[in-house]
Order: sequence, then C-alpha cells, then structure tokens
Amino acid sequence: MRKPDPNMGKDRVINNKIKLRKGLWSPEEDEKLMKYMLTNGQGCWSDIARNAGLQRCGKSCRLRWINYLRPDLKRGAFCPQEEQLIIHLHSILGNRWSQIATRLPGRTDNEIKNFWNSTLKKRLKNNTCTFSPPNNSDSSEPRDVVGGIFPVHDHDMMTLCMDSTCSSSTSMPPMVTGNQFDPFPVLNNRYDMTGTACLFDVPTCLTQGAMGEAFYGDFGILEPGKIGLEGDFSLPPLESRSIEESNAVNNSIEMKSNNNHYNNTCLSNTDQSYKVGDMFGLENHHWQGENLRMGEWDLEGLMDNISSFTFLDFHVE
DNA sequence: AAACTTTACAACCGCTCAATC
DNA sequence: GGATTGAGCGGTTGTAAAGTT
Repeated sequence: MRKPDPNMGKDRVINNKIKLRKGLWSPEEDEKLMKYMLTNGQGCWSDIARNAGLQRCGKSCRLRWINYLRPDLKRGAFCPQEEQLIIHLHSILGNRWSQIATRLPGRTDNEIKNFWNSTLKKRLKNNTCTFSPPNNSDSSEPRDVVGGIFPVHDHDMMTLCMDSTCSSSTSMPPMVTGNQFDPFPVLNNRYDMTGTACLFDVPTCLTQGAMGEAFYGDFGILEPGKIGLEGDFSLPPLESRSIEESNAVNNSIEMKSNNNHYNNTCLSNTDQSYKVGDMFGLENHHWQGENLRMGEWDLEGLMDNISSFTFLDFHVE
C-alpha cells in the first residue's frame, strides 16, 4: 500500500549507535525477516532482530511478522461471512481484537481492528435506524438493520433502535412488549459506551430474533439452550477485561432480581459492580433468586456457538 | 489537472502482565 | 519483594492511494 520512505529505511548512526529503523518495512527487510523466521523459527524477538541483520527493534519485527509476513495469513478483503462473524464476536467480546482474531483463521488482530474501525463501525453508524419514541412510533416504518445490528445515532445513545423483526417477535422479552419501550436500553446494549455503533447483546438478539427469523443471516441461529442458558438473558459488558479477569471479578458482579424495576442502569466500564434489574422476569435457574455470578454465564459455551458459522472450517478453542 | 478530502491500513506507542534475576 | 525484560494487547497516528470537487 504505502511505499517505504526512501530515507526512512536508512540506517542512521547517532552517538556511535546504529539507530533502529522505524516506519515502513522495505522488501529487503521483509525478506530478511521472513528467511530468518522460516529457518530458525520464533524465539526472542530482540535476538531475531539482531540475528536477522535488521536494524529494527524486536517489537517491530514481531509486529511485522504477525501482521504481515506470517505464511498462514489470509490477506485480502473480508468476505461477508467474516464480516458477520466479526460483528458477532465483537458484540460478545468487545474490543478484544486478539481474541476475535483467534476465531478468524488467517486474520490478525490488527487487521480486524482496522477493518472494524475503518469500515464496519462506519457502516453500522450509517445504518442509523429511524426509531421513533413509543408515543408516536410507527411500527410500519422501515428500520435499517444489518445482520442483527442496530446502530444508533451518536446523539441518541440511549435510544434503542428496534428491528421490526424483533418487535414482532412473540417471544419478546419485557424490554419491548408491543409499544412498550425499554426505558433503559443500555442494559441490553452491551457495546459502545463511547457513542458509535450500538449492538445488542447477542443473547438479547437471540431472545428477540432467534425464535423467529435467524439473526445471523445464513449462518443459522444461536440457540440459548446450546449456550448453556435456557431462556432470556443478557451479558454484562466485557470491555477492558479479559475473560479470566472477568471471572476473577465474579464476586463483584451482582445481578439481582427485582421484579418491578429496571433499577440501576449504571454500566460504567470502570465500575465492575453491576446490579441489573430483572430485565426479563426470568424464571430460569440462571436468574432465579440470588445473585448471578459472572462465571455462571457460559461465555465459552457462547463462543462454542461460533461453530454454527459453518463457513469456517475451524473449531473454537 | 490540481487541490483537497476521505479511506484503508501499516506501524508505532504506551500500557499491562508474566517470567526471570 | 523489587527491578528488569520481553511478549502481547489495544489505541492511535501517519500516510499512500483513491475519490471528489
């Protein structure tokens, strides 16, 4: 894409030290690194940089290898199926690009991140729906929906956009019942506290859409039963925490049942203690009675369902 | 055709975490 | 237990290429 800066790659000697090169990699550097990696394999990156005769820091070599030179990289445009999968995974995992990348063979976290930021995010944003407030809502009005994604305007973060598919579902959770509008949609919008695209929780989507039409186009639907849950549910945000970390903070996460109030809607990313009102009047064992701990929701099980994206011949770890 | 704007993505930066000393 | 080092991650930047005016 970009041509290497003719001056950028030149070694510069400052204070008798060869200054490490920065910027775009030249084909020669690529060749050196590639050759070295193929003959010696991966090791200490700073050693690799030195031994391969590159005036690059190990970090730079690592990045170049991982994001560009690795032989198993797919490269090229993302196919629609991959797009869908990214959207799906992002709705579950948030900005955990590396985790998303592990589920997209041949794609790197950087690639996916760039694709998301430059293309998908914008596309979702542009597909702003035309949701009207409950009082004057027009259910016949078409809604812009792309593959189960319900973008919102930046200025309207708290406005939940409903797909007619969802709103016509007979298995509608209390969030939307007929013209009833969830006053606290953010609880069901696991993504984007910063105001770009806004996605439903995948499980929420499922509860709304899976019973009727498939939410994920040709890839089939994710059935709550398959992901270790028997009914409606929602996921707390995962941003800025690994799954392991999330499990570690199990005890700080309270999801208390409270039949008549959607109380406490604070989902600040920095506040890991969420009290979630009884969004759905659930009776399944995950929601009954006492606190639901985060570890009880089966993220791995959820991720297992990626296997329903049959276009990919891989299995989720 | 030139100037300007937008898009796409490679690469860098800063941070965290884990291993080692 | 603290310091150091390396790996890895996510956010951000820089810029070539493409598109538009």
